Amino acid sequence: MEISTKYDPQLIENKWYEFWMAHKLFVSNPNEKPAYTIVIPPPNVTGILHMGHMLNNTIQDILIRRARMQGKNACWVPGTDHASIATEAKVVAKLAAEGIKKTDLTREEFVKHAWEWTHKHGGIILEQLKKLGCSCDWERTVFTMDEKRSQSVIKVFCDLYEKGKIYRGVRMVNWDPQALTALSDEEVNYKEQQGKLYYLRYAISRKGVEGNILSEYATVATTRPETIFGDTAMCINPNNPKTAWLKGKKVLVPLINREIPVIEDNYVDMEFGTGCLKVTPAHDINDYMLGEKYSLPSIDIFNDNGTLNENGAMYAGMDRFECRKKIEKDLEEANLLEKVENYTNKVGFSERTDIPIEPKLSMQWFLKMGNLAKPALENVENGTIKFYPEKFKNTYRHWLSNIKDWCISRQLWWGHQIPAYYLTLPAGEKTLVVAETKEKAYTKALSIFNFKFSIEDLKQDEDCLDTWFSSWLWPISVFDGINNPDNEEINYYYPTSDLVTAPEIIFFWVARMIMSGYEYRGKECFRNVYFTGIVRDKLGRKMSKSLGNSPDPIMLMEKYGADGVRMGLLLSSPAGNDLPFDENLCEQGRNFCNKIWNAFRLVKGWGVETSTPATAKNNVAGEWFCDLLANATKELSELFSKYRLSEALTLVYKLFWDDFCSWYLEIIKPEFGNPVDEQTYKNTLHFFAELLKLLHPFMPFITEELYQNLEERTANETIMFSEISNYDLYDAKNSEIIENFNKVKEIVTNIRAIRQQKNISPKEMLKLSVKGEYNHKYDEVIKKLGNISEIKISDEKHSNSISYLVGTTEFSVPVEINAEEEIDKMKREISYYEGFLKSVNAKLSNERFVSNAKPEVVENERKKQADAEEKIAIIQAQIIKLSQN
RNA sequence: GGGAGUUUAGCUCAGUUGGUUCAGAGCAUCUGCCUUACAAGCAGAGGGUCGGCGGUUCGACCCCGUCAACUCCCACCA
Repeated sequence: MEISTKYDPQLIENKWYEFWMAHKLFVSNPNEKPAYTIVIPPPNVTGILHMGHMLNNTIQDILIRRARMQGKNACWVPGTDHASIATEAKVVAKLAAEGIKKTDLTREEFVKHAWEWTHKHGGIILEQLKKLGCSCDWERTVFTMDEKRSQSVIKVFCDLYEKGKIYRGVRMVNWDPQALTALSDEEVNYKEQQGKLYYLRYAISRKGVEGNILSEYATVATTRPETIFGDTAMCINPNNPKTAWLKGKKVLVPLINREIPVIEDNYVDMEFGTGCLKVTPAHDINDYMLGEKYSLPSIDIFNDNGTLNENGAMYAGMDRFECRKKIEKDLEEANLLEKVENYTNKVGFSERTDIPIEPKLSMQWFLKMGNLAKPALENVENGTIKFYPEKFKNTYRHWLSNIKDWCISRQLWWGHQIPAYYLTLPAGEKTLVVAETKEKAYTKALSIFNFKFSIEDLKQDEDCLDTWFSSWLWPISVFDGINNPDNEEINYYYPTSDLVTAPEIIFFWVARMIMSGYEYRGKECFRNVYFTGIVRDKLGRKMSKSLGNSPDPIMLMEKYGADGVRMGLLLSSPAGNDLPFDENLCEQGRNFCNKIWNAFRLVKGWGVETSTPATAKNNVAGEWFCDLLANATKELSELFSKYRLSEALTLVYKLFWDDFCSWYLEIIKPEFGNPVDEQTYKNTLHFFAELLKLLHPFMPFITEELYQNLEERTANETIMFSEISNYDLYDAKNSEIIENFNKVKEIVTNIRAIRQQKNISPKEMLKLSVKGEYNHKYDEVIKKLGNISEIKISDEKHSNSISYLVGTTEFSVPVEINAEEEIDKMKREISYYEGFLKSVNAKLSNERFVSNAKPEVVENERKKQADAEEKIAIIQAQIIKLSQN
């Protein structure tokens, strides 16, 4: 059979994915085995795959495949998130392109459009994950807005409301004037902006005097002159002598001459600006707090879309930024603008729409976090839930110990509508009832109020819940554990095992899931959290659409194969470290696939000779690799248990490429056309299969392909369920075999180096003489790999030869040499060893070292001393020999 | 402003409770090879005062202090 010298992933990836699906190999159901569960961080339902997803899901797949091969009942639950703001924004944009404004539609019509959009684009990302090889149990695919998940969300809202943990209140929120929604603090990005600092003149109010008389005034520095219409006080620091004269006075708001009081508070920085602060409680968070403290009125001057309202006097209807320009001019004309300075400050931008947010007073729903935070903090602190890397515990602790209530309402239509129903009482005041459905709310209302009203009189709250208010239930809700708290699935799969996610959402999502886990299950929702790094480009920039620096994952997979890309991502991404993505890494992955492929071609190309026994050479190779494999398998387990996946992959990479291919296969490889003995062949197939198993979690496709072709398999057989051998008890660290073989490697490498150095072709046979302790067991191995015709034990040193030491054994290869050069080289070696010896001697002659250091350390130093002395003696003898000739 | 973290070879990173035969790996670089598994390859080689300074110690990449640079998170002085 002719097999291509190049591995072609296109030919096999789909085939095996279909095989896995057809045999339902990803499907998990509760059984007697231990459960190993991962819930996917649900991607945006209409999103498409980016490099972050690639990394994140590769890691999850590695963990889940590994668990599966360890005999656990592995269950990876996939799903998507409705992502209310992002999706609603996309739908609004799509409608706008068709000339439809959101405001022209009813809520029902809009939501219908949103569902259509979701069905059209939804789930593309899940299909893309299949290309990556993700072994999710697709039959379990869920959506944060499907029926069960929606019910869960509503149920939890009602429950928390009943418990008194959810309340409504007027608060300063971050308002997005474009998306027309409130944002949580976490959704606001502060950016440095080149702005201006305006110095405005506030005239001192004098009773009975009409007009704007500027004989006496106080100057205020502000970056936002358009907000003066919302001013309800001027504030000075009581300790500031410069502004003390303003105490108790009243000043006039420029242009409109409204009278406001001068108040005093330490909050005001005496050094900044003029020492006078304008207080606009409706539009600045700090001013708001001052307003609360001094019971100042609050004047809202903006409409929801960022234009000024009727309080903006002559500027009503104008956009906030236009108004700023206009007002600057008008103030200037009115001689109310003292000066304008350039000023850089930080402005909050909406994460979603990227426009400056507007602090705004608004009625919102909040969830009290205090009690929820408690177990969440404790159980991460005490290690019930572990973070990898651990440093994120600090971040987590800091946030949870300073936690603020969670604003859970969003002014959107796409999402879970808040199940609060308003009812106007006969007296005209409004009240509300919270219940899972309108019908239940009606029943509830009837039981509370005794006047006549119909179900139509109940008006549901217009707001939606924050998207995270559904995803915080994810580890429970995917198993329907909210609606049905004692079902078999939740009892079996919960707590889940590992969560793999980005550190960016540690607060949004991870912390809140932990809270809901304790609130609704009384248990941790997962045991380990693996934080991935952020995928960046070569220049260290975050990958983003606007920069266009993000490669298309699908194209990458077409170019390098899914396995190659998976490996590329893994190779340089230790947990929590940012990953500077470089296509070269995928290339390295692809090359590795090719290496595996060709090793397979080699082995499968051999004829097998059943009548002859294995040669001693092949036996020692087999014995060595057997130990090595056991050792590596064990080490791999340790790395996995510490979630050091990148290192785990590197370990297997080297094991396969260097040890298996470059050493083992080279030793046992028969002459061209010759067969291999049966025992060696069997051993080799076994090693190969074991290596494929170790690699399978990382590179699922090529390993399945080769595993299937290595030997006859039954129809349902798959590498996915082949068990990784357990070598946990094996102690290869003390393996003499490995130690001896390392010497063999060194002996061979030196021979090769001599060839290179002396320009001797690898084809030319050389002789090797040995002086000192030497094990003949590996003669044939050395002969083959070093192309040595004869190994002879000899005390005689050939005059024309290059020697080297392995340990304290002296090897020499007869070649034409330049004696002077060799002597120089040896002298350099001696001086190195002498330097070494000097430091060892210094230690040993140091009284305090000998008495203070641990005995084994001292013993070790003595050994080093003896070793170095012996080496020096040997080399000196060589030099003498050489110079005599 | 508060907090956390990082600084080891050209690049990306290891370095487990302080002991110079542990200063390492992969990639990149250089040299020689198209040797019938693989040039997406083989063989070999070079490369680092472990950010600076000081301290503890018999001994410091490792512990302490300090300075510097960078990163992230939180807060947000108008």
